[in-house]
Amino acid sequence: MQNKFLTIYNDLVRQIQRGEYHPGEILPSEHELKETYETSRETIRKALNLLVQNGYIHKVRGKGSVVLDHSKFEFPVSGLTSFKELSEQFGGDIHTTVEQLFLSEPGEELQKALGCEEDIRVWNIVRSREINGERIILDKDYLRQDYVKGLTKEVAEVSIYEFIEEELGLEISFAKKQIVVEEATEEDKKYLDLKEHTQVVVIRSYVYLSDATLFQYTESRHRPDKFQFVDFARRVK
Amino acid sequence: MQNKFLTIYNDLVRQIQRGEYHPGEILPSEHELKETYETSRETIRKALNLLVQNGYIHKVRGKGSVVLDHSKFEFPVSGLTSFKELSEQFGGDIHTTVEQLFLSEPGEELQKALGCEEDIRVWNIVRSREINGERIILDKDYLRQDYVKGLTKEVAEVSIYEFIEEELGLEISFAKKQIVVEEATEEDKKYLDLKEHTQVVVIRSYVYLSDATLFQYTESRHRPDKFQFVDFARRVK
DNA sequence: GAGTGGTCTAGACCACAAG
DNA sequence: TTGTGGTCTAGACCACTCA
Repeated sequence: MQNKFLTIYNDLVRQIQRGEYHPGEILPSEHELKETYETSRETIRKALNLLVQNGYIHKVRGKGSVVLDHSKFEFPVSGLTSFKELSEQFGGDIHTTVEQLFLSEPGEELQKALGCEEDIRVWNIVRSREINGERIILDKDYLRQDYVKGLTKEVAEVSIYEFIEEELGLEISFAKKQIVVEEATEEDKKYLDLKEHTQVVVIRSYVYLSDATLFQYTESRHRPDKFQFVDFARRVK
Repeated sequence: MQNKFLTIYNDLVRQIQRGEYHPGEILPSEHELKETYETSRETIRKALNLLVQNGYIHKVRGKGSVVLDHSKFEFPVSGLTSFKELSEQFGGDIHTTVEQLFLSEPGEELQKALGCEEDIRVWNIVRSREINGERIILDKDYLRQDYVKGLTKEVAEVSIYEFIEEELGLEISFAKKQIVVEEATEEDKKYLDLKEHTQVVVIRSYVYLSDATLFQYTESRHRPDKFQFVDFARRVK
């Protein structure tokens, strides 16, 4: 059994997605929902706050909770979305190839990116991602080996994040990301089906554990025509 | 007098920034804080949740609230950054040219994007942004005229957002954004110094007022080599 | 076992919107 | 005036961490 407020949140999301509430309509009031779900108002409010955070509704004092048009953004990619989560939403025909996997000493740039000393070993992982028969994403990961031990090709083929969280028991907490467009490298051309494209979209991520230590640096290199990023921004008065 | 939980939040932020709590240290427990601030635990929790959201602390069940190194995240916040805010951070030599400004009936696509009827008039604004002598951004704005009246070339040259919020008293609340890469159009080639580039990075924004009405649709078209987007993402378990 | 944060309850008063 | 969401309270029980 889940949390009550999560159950209510999921129920309301399902109803909105099914079209039982249309964009512009008002949800039942918190008092009504409280009766419907036989719970307290604060619990309803917790569920509604989740809907707000994820862009499903907008609350207006004195009026109610307005349903937003969420359909325009079917691929919510904000957050720490890993390729595995992304591919589950995608639902297409997907395959990962581990092109490289080895340990090395960090060069000067990598020491800086990872904020570590040179006596630490670093995993180098290069993976290409094939979607519907085309290799369109190249993921280059660098992980501190003192945190992540025992990485294998089999793990890299499935999900490194899952391995880190479930096998190693480390908790990934937050990430800084930068998105830019760059010229494709020889490596991009080698491992991706770039067709006529000469540039790639690069997402650089710095990933932190829950104790705020930086343990991973990643470059996710996308063929530009298949790249999409979605963001939901709230005004911070 | 502010909200209680906001007052507590601001107080704790100040203490962390002054170094009264160092990264890695544990904040006083929620029970202790409750006594200190003479309030209820839920109110303390609201303040602490704000600290979590803004990257100041990380909570661990059974242990407490760990203070994070916030100085690592002193980069421009994503959010609703307008060109004006962006240019103030940039600090370069900047100039805006209003290429077009007129009222029209919304075509079919625009009616869909703005979710409005065809009997409403829509402002069409096209502005090019010159930074250090190169025109690298083309902003195409579409605003519902029933909300925004009296737009002039002078306003468009400075800041439409400022005009909307300060002159018209409307409150901009949130925006949904989509970022993709597309082929440059004839219009892009006409108004931008694209040099050898054949593609542009397109940021599509749907901007809402605080009563959740969609009143603006914008395409911000960037020359790819000068584009950058920064994001801070928290794990949503 | 003691202390921590996570969830939940059943109230209360307030500010704001609309008829 | 009525109904809405925003804030706040004083409890309660639970899951988890650590000694």
